[in-house]
Amino acid sequence: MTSKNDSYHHGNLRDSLIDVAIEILQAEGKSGIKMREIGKRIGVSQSAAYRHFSDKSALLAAVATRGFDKLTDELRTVRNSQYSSLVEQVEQMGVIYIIFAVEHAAQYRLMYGTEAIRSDEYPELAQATRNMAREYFRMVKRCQEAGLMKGQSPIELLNVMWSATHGAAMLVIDGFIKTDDVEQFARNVVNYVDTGIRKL
Amino acid sequence: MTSKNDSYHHGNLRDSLIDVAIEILQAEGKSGIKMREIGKRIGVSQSAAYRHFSDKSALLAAVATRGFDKLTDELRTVRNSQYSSLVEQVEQMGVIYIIFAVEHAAQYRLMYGTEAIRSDEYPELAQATRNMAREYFRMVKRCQEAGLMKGQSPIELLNVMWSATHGAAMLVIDGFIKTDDVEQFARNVVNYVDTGIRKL
DNA sequence: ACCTAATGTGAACACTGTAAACATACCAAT
DNA sequence: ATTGGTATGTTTACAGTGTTCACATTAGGT
Repeated sequence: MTSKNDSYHHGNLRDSLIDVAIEILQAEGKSGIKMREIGKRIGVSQSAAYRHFSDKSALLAAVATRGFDKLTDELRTVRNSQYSSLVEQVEQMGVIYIIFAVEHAAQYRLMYGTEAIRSDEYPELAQATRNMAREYFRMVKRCQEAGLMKGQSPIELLNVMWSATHGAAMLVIDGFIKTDDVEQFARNVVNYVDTGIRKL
Repeated sequence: MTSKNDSYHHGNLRDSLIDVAIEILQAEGKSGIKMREIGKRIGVSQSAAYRHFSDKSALLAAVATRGFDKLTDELRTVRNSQYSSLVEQVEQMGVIYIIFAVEHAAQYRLMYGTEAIRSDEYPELAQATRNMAREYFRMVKRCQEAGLMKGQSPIELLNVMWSATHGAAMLVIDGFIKTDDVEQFARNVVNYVDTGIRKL
């Protein structure tokens, strides 16, 4: 990865910038991401990045976008894999969501760290976010249409599931909730919440 | 507030620093908090703050601590006010939690923004966090002891409620979930979750 | 082969956190 | 009341970081 001819032009700098930013993010957290450092690692000047991103924020937005895309992929695997029941599928989706967040803690935090980013300024990020939410949404909607769940609108139920999984993820990531078995914890939370929104 | 003799010594600088930081936080968000700006507003030099806080982080930790203390107070009001049923009390607590977060959005974000702060370095912050969680915890525990709720340990249930309310708060604060009636939204989320953890 | 736009460089600027040396005022002990 | 020590505040300066600007190099179409 991060292919580098030693020619004057890099060839694929934009992607490399994002790659390296993610690397640093996972290794050192957001505070480790510095324009100079990124440039140095790629072997390019500190200001080269500004040919591809107007801002550091714009670069971070791209990193967040990547994150949402990846998360969307992971959620999709649940929809495709035929789990036994719809309800099991929703729960599995919630579990996968939390596990993803914990395994990509710094990036996940960045994805939801809107203070620095402001998604309205970054349409691609907004789109990636919507795609992710939609994946989650479809799952809930299918359950509701199958008569398995309460509520008027599926959005209402989505919000409940999303809140619970996002909250659980954040609290674990930031050390407010400690657990040595994330999957078990996730399964537990998701199951309780699911019970709350399901018709019994 | 922020009493200021124009004598050389301020008299209550430490508290003033925190006050002003919170003011800025609410008006402009975290990025508006700058040591120079805080000093300027109080009428003191940029480095005066370093007599009271080792770091900018330490100041932010104090701001977060204040936040948790205030939130704890709000949660306590629920315990004292005699709501009709225990279950209604838990739900009310969740609603208040979310409303507090939304009304103090920037500060709430800071409270949970561990990346910058790292609570192990700030025992007072850690204590304030524990106090808040304990308030929440007691409520759930009382319900469980009254035979109203499922689960082995009340901690398990606390984590579910906490995850859901924290998640809901964050998603609203950061604009991922849009609603024009926060209280209604909060009540809805809390109710679903509560249903999930309750014996019916 | 040439021209233009895209891409990368180097130096410099502004902003911000922070340290160091110095100044002032409060307080306790005499 | 005097005085010395400590807490508190100031000034100056430095270092790190994002960003801009003028310039250099190259890719790619004509």
